[in-house]
Amino acid sequence: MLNQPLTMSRDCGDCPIRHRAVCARCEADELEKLDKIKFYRSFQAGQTVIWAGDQMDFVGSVISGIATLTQTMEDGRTQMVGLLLPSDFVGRPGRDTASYDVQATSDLVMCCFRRKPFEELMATTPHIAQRLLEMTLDELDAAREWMLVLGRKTAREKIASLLSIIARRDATLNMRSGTGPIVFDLPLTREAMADYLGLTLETVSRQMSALRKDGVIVLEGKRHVTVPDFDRLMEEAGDDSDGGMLA
Amino acid sequence: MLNQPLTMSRDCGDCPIRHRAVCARCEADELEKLDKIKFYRSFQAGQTVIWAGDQMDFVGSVISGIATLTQTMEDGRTQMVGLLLPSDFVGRPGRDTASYDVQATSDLVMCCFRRKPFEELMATTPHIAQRLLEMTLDELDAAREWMLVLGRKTAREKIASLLSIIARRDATLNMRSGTGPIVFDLPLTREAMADYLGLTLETVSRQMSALRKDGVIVLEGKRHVTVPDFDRLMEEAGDDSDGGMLA
DNA sequence: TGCTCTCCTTGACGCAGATCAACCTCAAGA
DNA sequence: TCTTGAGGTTGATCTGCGTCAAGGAGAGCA
Repeated sequence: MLNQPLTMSRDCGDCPIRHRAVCARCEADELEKLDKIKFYRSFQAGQTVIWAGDQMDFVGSVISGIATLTQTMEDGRTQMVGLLLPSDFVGRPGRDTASYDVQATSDLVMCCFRRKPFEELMATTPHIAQRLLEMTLDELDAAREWMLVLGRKTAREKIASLLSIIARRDATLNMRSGTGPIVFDLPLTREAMADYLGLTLETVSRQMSALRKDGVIVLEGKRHVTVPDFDRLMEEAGDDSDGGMLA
Repeated sequence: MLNQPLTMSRDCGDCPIRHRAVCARCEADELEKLDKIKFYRSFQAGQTVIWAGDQMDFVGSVISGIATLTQTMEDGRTQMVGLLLPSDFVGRPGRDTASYDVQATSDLVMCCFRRKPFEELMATTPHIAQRLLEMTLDELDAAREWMLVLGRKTAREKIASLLSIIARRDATLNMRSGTGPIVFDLPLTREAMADYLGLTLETVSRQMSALRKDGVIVLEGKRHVTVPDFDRLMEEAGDDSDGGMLA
């Protein structure tokens, strides 16, 4: 039973997200300073990284695994407001409490920095602030894209949108390309998908079945997805010919 | 018939958004540099500032009036993804085409900077980049707040949420406070409200009537709103006891 | 005084997706 | 081998909001 986060230590040179995370622009000397205040934390699938409202004395990057950002109303309705993949940044410099619940959806490893030293470093290291601005702007674009999905798309379009985003991100991370069939594992339960899309899990399940029946996707088990024709999926998502910007 | 934007010139010292906009942190000498590349543009209510996909060779701040950011699907469904009030920033450094349609909802005055010089200035003036990061993080929070509204709230709650946000922003801008009744003018048509909330204009109209009938708001004409009890409105919005962070 | 246009309201009806409920699958544990 | 529980599927029914349609209110104009 491993309920407490692990800590460990690694070299930034080997880091799989070295060129995409908040430290991407840093020079060797800057990296060294970051290295001094960094520490790793691991979480098991299902664990909560932090609760909304809790004191948050660190910020950090996702190294591997997937985490979610969710908001909850008093009566229990929940909406996911962010999906954190490797290289994504967690936390807000200048704010000392978490705004959202952060949960590990899969096993998760994060590279964390104590907040105060990180803020001081940011003030003296433009490369960090620059990169953070860029990443935040990307996230804002993604959030706005998602507002269109939540506000105006049908259940079927929502599912197709989510699948195409995951497929695309997966392809980017793994540097795959080409026009062959796309294969990936869903990193989310049906319930988490529902929370992301503003639907119920029953509707998610039904629409997944419908897309399977219509040949838009092939399902092996509940999570393993093959997309034989990505353009078809994009059509189903309601946005053809849209390059689709992603973080 | 005034279809072309006006240009004019003013002094930053008199600027009503001097302490809230992207230039808020600038020192006198930095302000001077900004002053050299700034120009004002005016738009009439209903005019389009820029279309998504168009070349965008400027960025800028809203000085007075209200603008909207909207996304449109091929079949015409539209979703508003941002509401720009005085001091809000328009445009994205590093990107040369507009991502969204920007429209003037009321008569609008903007303080614009040519994009290239602004980007150069940003690289050498940390105060600008810092403030922009802060503003972008605030906008990201607002967007995520809105995702909860779009994904999980009922039509009545959506309307109440929008009203409470406008009421609060208005109170902030005009430095009003206290616990008396709140009075303001809706800056949006029913259709714009619908586009913001992911509803139809008929549903917006019905829910406005329902809130009026239930005494949550008092309407004079179609736009002039009085909120006798702000806590009641917050309850209707589904978020009591929530401080509600705003840009 | 009436025309026209924009914005808004209200009613009748239908449907997409929520709700309620039953059951399936699979893996872990005893 | 059976139990237990998490995650998922599917069916029946209900309902909130969309759709379609008619008409009101007010401003600008002739």
